Amino acid sequence: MDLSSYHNHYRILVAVDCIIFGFDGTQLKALLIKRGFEPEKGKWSLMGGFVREDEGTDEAANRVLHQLTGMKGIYMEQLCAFGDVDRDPAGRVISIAYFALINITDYNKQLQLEHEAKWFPLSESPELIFDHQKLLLKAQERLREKVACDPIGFELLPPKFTLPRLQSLYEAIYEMPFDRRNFIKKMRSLGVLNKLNEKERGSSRKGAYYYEFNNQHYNHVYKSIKKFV
Amino acid sequence: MDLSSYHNHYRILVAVDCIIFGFDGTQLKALLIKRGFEPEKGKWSLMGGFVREDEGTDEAANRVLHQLTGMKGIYMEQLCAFGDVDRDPAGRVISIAYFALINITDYNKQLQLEHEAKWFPLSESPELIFDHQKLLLKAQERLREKVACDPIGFELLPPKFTLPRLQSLYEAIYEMPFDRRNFIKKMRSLGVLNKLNEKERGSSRKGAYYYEFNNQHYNHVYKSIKKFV
DNA sequence: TCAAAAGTGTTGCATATACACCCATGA
DNA sequence: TCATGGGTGTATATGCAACACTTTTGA
Repeated sequence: MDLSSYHNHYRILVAVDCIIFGFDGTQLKALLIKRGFEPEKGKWSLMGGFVREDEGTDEAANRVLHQLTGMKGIYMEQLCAFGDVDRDPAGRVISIAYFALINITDYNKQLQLEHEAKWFPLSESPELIFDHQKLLLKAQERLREKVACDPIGFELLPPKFTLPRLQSLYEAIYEMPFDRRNFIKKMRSLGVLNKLNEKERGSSRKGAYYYEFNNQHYNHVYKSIKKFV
Repeated sequence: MDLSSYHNHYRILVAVDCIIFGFDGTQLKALLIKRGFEPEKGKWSLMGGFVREDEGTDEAANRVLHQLTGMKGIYMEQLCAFGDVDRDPAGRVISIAYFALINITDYNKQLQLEHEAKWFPLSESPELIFDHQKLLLKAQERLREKVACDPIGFELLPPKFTLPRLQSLYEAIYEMPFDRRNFIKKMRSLGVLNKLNEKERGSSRKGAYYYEFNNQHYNHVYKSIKKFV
């Protein structure tokens, strides 16, 4: 292994920061933590950590997510790298941002307490350290783009969900109302819904059927090559 | 400046690698170099360089692009970060990939010689070092997505171009033929074409009018929020 | 006069949008 | 019985895809 041409170069701290999205049935939220170390200790922040010698950046992001939520096998995607010189006033740190979609009811409350983590509706997020506000906004934007092409919204729901819940989720993501009939029509055309023979009780008089997500017969037409003409 | 909580962490070499696209009138090409240092010296590679202490990653990418082409103010966009542990066998290096669109007739030939750079049609690219093939493919994919939503293809053309040339470009990007009439119709609807009172002579009997790109009245309807329903 | 590329419109089809009524149930 | 939310279909408009002939001019 020849490092001769490398070893004179400047090395940089590389962090991963996770934008963790959840949906409580009404609002789209992000999980933020109170930073436990200097600088900016005690301020609100995305969950992050430094990339270690023996792990890839994807692994690092998964580790960080696991540290906070106790969850594995979560939908996660790289957003992009943020590498401005002065983004962290305490030193040169490049951050690689990831966003994750989790079922909000499904994570470890104990870990949440330890990290002083809290779910914030996106419209009411507190002031964040460094450029984390920028990362959060960019993640939200990317989520919208992504959800328009791929059926990934389901990652934010429990395994069984109703159509009204599903619609609320999409309305929360896009911050706009959709027509019920058109929404369902489009959703069904994707071919990813399994209707169950069971109704949700309590939330309404009539009760809404449960569905589950099934990407076995996902209609890839929708995913297929975005072309110009 | 308190570095106390940072200084024990592992620091990593961060490189930027540029996927430089050009269009010669027929084919979409990428500018590749013969690597001038170990490891893998003499093999084909993307143009890259290490991020320095005093520069952001965007700046680094622009510097690297300038080193090879002599060009500034070029369209460039971050692709994503590649951070697998073993992507570079000679050491831990994280690469942040950028792609650039340049007017192929417009760069410094002298620098090209010094770097032993060569334009390769994407379908005939040589074996590349490390994971550079992956970066190149991903850049091509991203270019297609991007071109479908934003009028950035013009960055690959000279200031004056004809409609047939423009169509050839899009056909090269998507590797499929388009219908002339539909293509022009769509292109005009973007509102970014200025017809000039001058014809290109020589390439055909009839001659084709020159156009120039003008995003003053770009119809942002096309860019506007991709929503689900 | 002919060959080769440039330029231009219309029609059918598919998809998206807009919209209103009935159903089931618990209180 | 009524108030609340759940469920469904149709008619219109819009955008997309398919398609063929005329024009210009250099050889």
